[in-house]
Order: sequence, then C-alpha cells, then structure tokens
Amino acid sequence: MTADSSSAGDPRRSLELLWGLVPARRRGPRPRLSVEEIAVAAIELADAEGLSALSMRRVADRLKVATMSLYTYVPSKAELIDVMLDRVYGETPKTYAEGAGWRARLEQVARDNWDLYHRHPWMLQVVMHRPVLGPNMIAKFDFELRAVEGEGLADLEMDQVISLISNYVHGAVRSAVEAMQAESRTGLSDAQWWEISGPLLEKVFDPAQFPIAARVGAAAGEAYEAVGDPERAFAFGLERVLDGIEAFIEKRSA
Amino acid sequence: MTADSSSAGDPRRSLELLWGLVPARRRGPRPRLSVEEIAVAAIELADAEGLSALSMRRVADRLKVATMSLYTYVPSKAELIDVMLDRVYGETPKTYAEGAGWRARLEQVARDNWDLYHRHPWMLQVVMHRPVLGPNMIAKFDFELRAVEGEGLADLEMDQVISLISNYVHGAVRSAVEAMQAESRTGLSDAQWWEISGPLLEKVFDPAQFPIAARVGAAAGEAYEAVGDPERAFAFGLERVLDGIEAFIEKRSA
DNA sequence: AGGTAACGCCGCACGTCGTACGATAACGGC
DNA sequence: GCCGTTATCGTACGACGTGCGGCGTTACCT
Repeated sequence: MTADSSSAGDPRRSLELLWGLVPARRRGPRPRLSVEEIAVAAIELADAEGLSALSMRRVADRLKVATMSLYTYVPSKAELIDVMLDRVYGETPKTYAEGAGWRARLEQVARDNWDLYHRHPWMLQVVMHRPVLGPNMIAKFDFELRAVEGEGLADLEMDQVISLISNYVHGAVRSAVEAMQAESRTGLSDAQWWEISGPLLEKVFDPAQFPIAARVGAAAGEAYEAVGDPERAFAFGLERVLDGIEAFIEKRSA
Repeated sequence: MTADSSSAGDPRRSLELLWGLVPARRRGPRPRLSVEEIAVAAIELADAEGLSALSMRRVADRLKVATMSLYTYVPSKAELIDVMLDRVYGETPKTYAEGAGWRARLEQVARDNWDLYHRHPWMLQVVMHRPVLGPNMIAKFDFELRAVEGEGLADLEMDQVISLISNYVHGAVRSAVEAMQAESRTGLSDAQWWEISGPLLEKVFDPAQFPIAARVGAAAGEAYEAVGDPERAFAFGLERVLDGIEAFIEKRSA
C-alpha cells in the first residue's frame, strides 16, 4: 500500500549490471537464468499487477526458481528496478520524422513518453533522481535533446526545455493512468464510486460556499465520462506548453 | 521499498471521517485519541521519514498507544491517508494579492503548491485520482479555479488550465524533492555518488556516440551543483507554461 | 444503586515482504 | 578424480497491515 521505490541501488553494482561489466563466471554450475530474463519477468509482473505486486518471491515463482536464487544475479531489489528501468527506456523510438521542425520533434518526445508510461505505469512510482546511467537512458536523453538542438538555445536551456516537457508529461500521464486504474485498484467503477460519494457529499457540501468548484466540477465530471478524455486534456496542456516554448525560442533567436 | 499508495479508502468511511459525520459515541470509556491527533502524528512521521516509514505501528508508538487502538478511530491505513491529505490541503493560502491579474494568481497557485509539496513530500507518492472530497480539498480547488475565473474561458477550459499547472508543478517538484532527498535516502552525497559513477561510466560511455547528451549533461551537472537551482528550473518552466496559457487566453478572448 | 449494553483498548496471530546465512550440489580446470 | 568455485535454495528474522476476541470502563436505564 505505501512506499518509496528507488533506483536506489548501489550505483557501482547497478552500472556493472547495466553495462554488462560482470566478468563472466568460469567454474561452477551453469547459470539457469540471466539478469535479462529476470528483468523481463519482473517487468511483465509489474506491468500486469503494478509495482506493489513486484516482489522477489513473485518474480522467482514466475521463473520457477527459488526466491533466493535471484540474488545470484542481482544484489537486491533496488538494482533490479534499475535494470528494469533502463530496459524499458530502450523501447522508445530513436528517430524523428524526416524534415520535422523542433515543435513536431518535441511533440513526438512528449507522445513517446506518454505511450511509454502507459505501457509501464509502474515507472510513475519509481523515484528517478540520479538517473539510472544505463545505455538506454543515455540514448534516450541524447535523442530527446536533439529535438531542440540547433535552435539557438544554450546547453542549460536545452536541458530545461526537455525537463519542462518531461515534467508535464509525467504529471499528465499520472492522472490519466490513475483514472484508468482506479476501477481495478478499488473494485469500484467511477459510476459506483460517485453513487456512494455523491449523496453523502450533497448532505455536507454547500454549493453556495464554493460556487466555482461546484460549477466547474460538474462540467468536468460530465466531460470526463467520455472515454479517451484524459488524452484530450493531455493534448490541450501540451499545446500550451509548446506555445510557451515557441515564445521562448523566438525571443531567444531575436 | 516498493509500492502503491492510495487515497483508496472506502469512500463512505473517508467522507464520514473528513466531514465529521461520525455520530459521537455515548457509552464506553472516554476516547484517549481523536482522528485529528492521529492524522497529525502520521503527518509528522511522514514528513520526517517519508511515506515508506508511515506504518500503523510507528504512528501508534508516537502516540504511546497500542497499534490496534488506531483502528478504533480509523477503518484502515487508506482512510488515514485520505484524512492526512485533506488536512494538508488546508495549509495553502486562500486569498490572492489584491488587484493581481490572472497570471499573478496562477503563479501564486503554482508556488503555493510547490511549497506545499516541499513541506510534505510524501504527497508525491499518494495516488490522487478520485480526489479526496474533503472540505479542504474542495476549498483549494475552488480557490485555484478563481485564478482564471472571468477571463472568458469555458468551465472545462478552466479545469484544463488548472490541471496543466498542477501537472507541471507535480512533475517539477518531484524532481526537485528527489534531488534534495537523494543524499539521505541513499546515504551518498551527490559528490560521492558521482565519484563512484563517473569513473565507471567513463570506461563504458563513448561521448562520440552521444555528443549532445555528453555536452548538455556536463553543463547541467555543473549548473545544478549550485544550491537552489531546481527552483530556478521550476521558475523557467513555469514562465513557459504561463506564456502558453497567455497565448490561449488571448486567442480565446479575441 | 445496580445491571447491562456499548465501546475503547490491545495481545495474539496470520500471511506478506526483503534478504542474511549456511548447507548442498553441480561444474571447469588441473 | 579431485578441488576450488559457484549456483541453488531452505530456513529464519524482523518488519508490515489487520482480523479476532477478551478485557475493562463508562453511561444509560431501571
């Protein structure tokens, strides 16, 4: 129910795992698994049941191996999550449409990330400061920066623009994914939830006291019944963000 | 280490707690605690040690009470988190500076939320779809909407603008807070972390392959050594977002 | 004043988790 | 064939949320 998650692995061990620096065993029984296989199983589990269901025991079960065997390949769960992260970073496209301008490129970056988070919602719960310096993460960072390369921005500004996009997408995808998962997480559909909350709220909530919230809340509630609407809200915000960046780039090159 | 968190309480029970609908006991021993006291203790604990340290046992210890006593006041941990959330929502200011325009008001909303998240970083880990419909949350929503009331936007657009701001702030504060907490979480300062990662990365990472990431990464790394820089990055993004909203409002009223 | 129903408090127990430890067995190189 | 290395995994510990049931306190009713 509660918690941190990390990418808090020992950076030395994580990097060794990520870049394949482990020196290949010579003696002893043949390994039945690989870090790769374990990461794949863990990702499947997390995709299907969420990060809270990701336990070493469950991963081991999936691989038909005893729990403690995993620790031969991976120093702890934290490093396993690092490996999972870098692996899914490898899924995003790494080419832009021919002849696209910076705006189209940035929009692609945003949408690729939107898609990635939707495929792997558990990423939202993993704390990511001190990025996992794996090959895929670096490639992704480089690719995203290329969206705004050569537009007259300073290095730091390029980083800030990409951060802005990432931050927005992260926030937007978070609410969208939570909306999608709300039913399965709570066992209550939106309708059922409102059936319970609505009448109770009516008893205690005075619309006259908060008229704007009442009005807008009703409008938003109605609109979001329509399927796919989080996506429209995402697109709306993205347009604003891109407009803001456009104004900045124009000012910068003037 | 891993997990979901929720605001996944039974909505009926949460609402009763939030609005004080519990019908006041008559018989039996005098209660030694109150939901309020429990929430305060839980918030203190979560502020100090993070959401992963928030356990019923630890909260009970803090109140010098047996663990199971808490369940007299609160049906489960999920509802407790709902109460904690609504309580901290009450902390944000609820008045705008006299005569401020929508842009100044929106900026205040963003900064108030930035501050709130910094005071209570555990909020970042709580899943918030299906908002906790408590009095403070509703008041906050109403207040934030007032920032863009009367600017010619449709109800739905007002909601989208506030969502955009919230999403951006959420994302930005997340990276800033994680940066601040990285040292205490991992026991490694940024310098120590880099001392370990740097040399290892140099062995495997080819700057020629990802020249932009190398260049910008170096520039950003240097800049972020300066304390308080996440705040500047936040301000940068916020300006862009507000510019984007400005363009929208102008187009809308034209 | 005494009885009783309602209620707060809490010890115990179950099944979950990550993972430390040490025994055992499989294998490569000599 | 032997030995050192390494993979596998059973057991155990201390954390977690919380269901259950007993105990003791209190307020109302008679």
